[in-house]
Amino acid sequence: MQLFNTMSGRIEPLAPSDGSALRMYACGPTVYDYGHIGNFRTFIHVDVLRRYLKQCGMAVRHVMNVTDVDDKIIRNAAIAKVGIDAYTKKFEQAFFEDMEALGVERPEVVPHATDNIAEMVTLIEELSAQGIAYQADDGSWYFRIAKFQEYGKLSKKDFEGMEDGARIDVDEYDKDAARDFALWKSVKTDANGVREPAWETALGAGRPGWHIECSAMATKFLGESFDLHAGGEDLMFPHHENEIAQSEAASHQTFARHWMHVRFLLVEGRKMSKSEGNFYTLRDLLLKGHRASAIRLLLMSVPYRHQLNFTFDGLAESTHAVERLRTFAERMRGVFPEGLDVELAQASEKARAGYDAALSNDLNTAEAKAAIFDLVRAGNSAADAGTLRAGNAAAILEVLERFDGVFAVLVDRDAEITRAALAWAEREGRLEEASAEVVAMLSLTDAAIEAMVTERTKAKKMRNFARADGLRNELLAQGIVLEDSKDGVRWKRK
RNA sequence: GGCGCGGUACCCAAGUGGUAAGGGAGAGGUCUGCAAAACCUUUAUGCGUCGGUUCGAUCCCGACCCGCGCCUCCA
Repeated sequence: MQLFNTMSGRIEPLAPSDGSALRMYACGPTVYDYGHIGNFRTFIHVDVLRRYLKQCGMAVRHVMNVTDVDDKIIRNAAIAKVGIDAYTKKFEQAFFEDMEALGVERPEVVPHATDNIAEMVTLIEELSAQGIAYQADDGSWYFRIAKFQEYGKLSKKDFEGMEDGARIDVDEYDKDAARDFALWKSVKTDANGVREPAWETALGAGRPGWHIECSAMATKFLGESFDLHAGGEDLMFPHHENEIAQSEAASHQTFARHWMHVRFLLVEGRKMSKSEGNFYTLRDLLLKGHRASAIRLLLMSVPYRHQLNFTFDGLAESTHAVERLRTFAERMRGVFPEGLDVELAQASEKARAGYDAALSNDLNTAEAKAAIFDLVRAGNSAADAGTLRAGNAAAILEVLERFDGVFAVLVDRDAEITRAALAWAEREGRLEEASAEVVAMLSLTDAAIEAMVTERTKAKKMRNFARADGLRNELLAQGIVLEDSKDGVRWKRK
């Protein structure tokens, strides 16, 4: 498997250096609010990577942190008048519910920043012993960038020509140099005299800086040197650069050998932001009737190194694509004459090979998807022509299963996921954000739908088409589509 | 200002030094009680613009135009 490495700027082989499991660290969420689709694009692409590695027979040890203390959390918790524990717990739970809804596998290790304060303190002490960390007058600890010659090697920034203070008000801090970043923030008291959450440590009372937690936790769970570090492109600088500085200055070893960065998504051609009015959480979309599976497919269809332009046209397109794949998979599960059509067997092998070639080549999800759709057409054509044999159907299902091992959209959990989102909205008093169609569509239970379908089939048998069509239209009005076939009636939610 | 990415049909989007994957949408057709699904046909002499290299460029080089990202919290 070949993957682009931000550090070298080249596509390079990715393999476990210890010969057993690939050790990877991915920056996780800061749990201060509900996750938006941009967040999930990154997590989905990391999921694509880990799923494909496993499919290639590689064991994976994937660590993803949860940042459960930072400025926003402290501020928001104070506003909500709850402790930061209670505050973050709610959003962390929501985050993992969303990940589950989007089919993102849970990493092997999910450490919390607040559970690893001791490790961070030890790391800062080590840096201090080497004269790289220093304490400023306010009690906070900073990293002295001048002591780390390779600073900027990941983001390819040359700080020689940059003047301190160009963008930062130097006087605002007690740092020795403007670019020096905080390792440990000494405890402060806000305008109302309320003391911030703080840990009493050898460094003084305070809380960790953002960057140190990833260095400490990655090292704790993966060692001082590991295979891959991933995250959103915005984290490249300063976050990942700072992680490298802290870790390598302390250990004198290469922190991560391979760096993967997922590019941002745009919404309708513009950067997603609350002020643009184009900011969407997963829950926003689910309540509007968009399906989790279609959102996953859309977010992963454009390869991770390309910007993705998220549009509602694109989402509708993905909805149809998922539907077509599911319809095809179901068709292949049908009964066919024994035997094997050689030409079609070659087509399914070609699709499998195309799928693997695409993903092996820097995770080209668009090409992998195209290979599978070639197979969909070939399989459907053969089934229509009557040349498809049981052996072909089995082979095709095998290819589809491999495809779905990474894409994970074939199993239909959409109604269940949307129901859960509605239940959440109800609990939160946000039900008015849901579209009327969604509420209507899910108000019918599967059993109720099936009863109506049976009744229509009866009417149809008696050639009472007026009655049959009436029932079909009634269901359609509630978002249920019927399809007649030789093998009976299928129904699905629109 | 510095660093980086991209401009491919109606829309989304792969890709390659030898003449354009895939998906969606539209149109026509097959099938069907009617629909739906599925399939077939069809939609870029063309890949931002202008030069250059080459037997040949969308793909390489240069300039320019446009869009976007990072440089500050941010996936």
